[in-house]
Amino acid sequence: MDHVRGNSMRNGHLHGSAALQLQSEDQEELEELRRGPWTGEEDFALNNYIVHHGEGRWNSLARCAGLKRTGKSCRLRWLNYLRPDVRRGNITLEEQLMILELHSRWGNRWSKIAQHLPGRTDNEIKNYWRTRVQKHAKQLKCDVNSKQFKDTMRYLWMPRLVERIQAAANTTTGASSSSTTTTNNNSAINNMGIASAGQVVLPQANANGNLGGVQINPSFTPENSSTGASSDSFGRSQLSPVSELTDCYNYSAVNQNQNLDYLQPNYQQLGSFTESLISPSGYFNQGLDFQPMEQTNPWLDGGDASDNLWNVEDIWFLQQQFNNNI
DNA sequence: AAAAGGTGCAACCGCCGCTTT
DNA sequence: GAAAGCGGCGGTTGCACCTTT
Repeated sequence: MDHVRGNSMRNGHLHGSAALQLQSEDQEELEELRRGPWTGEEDFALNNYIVHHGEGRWNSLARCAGLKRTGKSCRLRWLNYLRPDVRRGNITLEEQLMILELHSRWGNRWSKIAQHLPGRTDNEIKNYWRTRVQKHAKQLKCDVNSKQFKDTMRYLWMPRLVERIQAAANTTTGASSSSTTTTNNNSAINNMGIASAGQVVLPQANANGNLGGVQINPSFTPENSSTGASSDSFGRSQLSPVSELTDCYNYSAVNQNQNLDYLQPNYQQLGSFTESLISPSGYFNQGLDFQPMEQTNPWLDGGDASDNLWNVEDIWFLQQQFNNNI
């Protein structure tokens, strides 16, 4: 019955008393609409309907499923919660790295970023950014969109994530004697996290450097193809690490059917990139001396993967850097 | 033990662009 | 071509839970 009335109400060309009556009914229906947290019964009804009828027009779906919810609300509930392939739980290190990298490229394009993190929703990524990343910016007393903070992400946070991913991979391979023989300790990085459950899964390159029809072009990046090297807020110039990182991804799609936005990792370069990040002669020693901090507070301090990337001395050090550059 | 403050997350809101009528 | 409907997106809010005082 509701859907019949709903169809009538969508007729916007009625006049006179009939229109007034429908407006009144419309108001009643609006008032009947449920809001707030979903109940188990509602979840069941929505899930059951979609299982049998598939997704469709959400407004009519809501009515046909007997839900007193807006179509938008149903869509959101399905996409962010009920969908069978939706993944919940902690954002992995690999996913964090991916989010930072993609956000540095696209900004707050959450849905676009989410497309590259299977099972993660734009809402979840947005929440992660707002709660975790912006919290760190707040700790540093700088704007999350400021160049200083972006440089901090590039030069400290992301390399640290890479290092921790690598350390975790080494621990895993070391602990598992039955695992496949691995000659490259960076295998987890090279594969962008295929070593354990719940991580970013990207296509692997074959021996010829092909990624499912996409030819790897080690030298091409958006950075080196358009803009030149620039100095960062730490006063260093050239060879931006983010370029090194983004060198790990290839945008050059030979096949025109390829989605050009899709990040294609160049695993060989990613491996060498991570090598340089943790090497004593590697990135951290190129113009910035992080040794004192590392001696007293090793990067790998264990604990929760998401929040221990920073500590008091990091923040103090970074604030000094920021002050020197103001 | 209780109050206050902080955090994380689910859900809503408003805008925009595309499609349908 | 105009108006209405609809879906998608990013921003924001409300609340439950956790931690600190």
